[in-house]
Amino acid sequence: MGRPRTPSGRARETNRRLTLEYPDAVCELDHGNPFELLAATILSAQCTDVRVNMVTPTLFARYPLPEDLAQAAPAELQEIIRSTGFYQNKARSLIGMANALVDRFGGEVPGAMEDLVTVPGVGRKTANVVRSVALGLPGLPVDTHVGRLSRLLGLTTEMDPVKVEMELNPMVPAHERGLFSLRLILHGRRVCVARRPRCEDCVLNDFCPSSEI
DNA sequence: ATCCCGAGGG
DNA sequence: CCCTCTGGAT
Repeated sequence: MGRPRTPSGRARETNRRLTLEYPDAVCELDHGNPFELLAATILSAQCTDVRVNMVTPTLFARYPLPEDLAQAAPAELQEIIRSTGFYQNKARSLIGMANALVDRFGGEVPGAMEDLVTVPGVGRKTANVVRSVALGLPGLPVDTHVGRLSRLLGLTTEMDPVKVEMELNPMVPAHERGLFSLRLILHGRRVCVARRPRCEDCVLNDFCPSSEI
């Protein structure tokens, strides 16, 4: 299946600044709306971006604001999000999340990690997506492809997501934290995949110790 | 068959 | 540490 491909982006590294340049990104959400991004990120667990994008228009038409989602009937919400998988957990998380925003954060998405992780359905990875993409704060969504990220960093035994975040964070230009996070996610999902890494599409071959090119 | 854009719970 | 929850992709 050797298919020659034109690399679809490039990478440069200057001092400690790393820039990933892929052509663009896929999430059709309004990234300036933290509530929508948070809900979509909860939905995205173990699920492709394409499928999340199929349900979000209906979801936000039905529940435009945290106040609306907080009062959703579980069965109706489950029906809307069913195709994203884990739909019972996700429906419970979404309703709990909305209630938390309304009850404890004035209907807004909090920016502090300590606050975010107290919100139902929000772990460190989801919190970092929201922080970087919606709020422009430091934060890297280090998920299950952390092992492959460790490969990129030249780390052999270090698989701790927090350590990886600490190593990568200073390399991300402040003005493109959100973009970097989205591209990092896409890179783990579409290029540096577990089984058969698509090194021919990867922009990091020049300094990836595991490059097959 | 196996892995995933996770998080909560035992 | 382990397990569960779901559907889809490979």
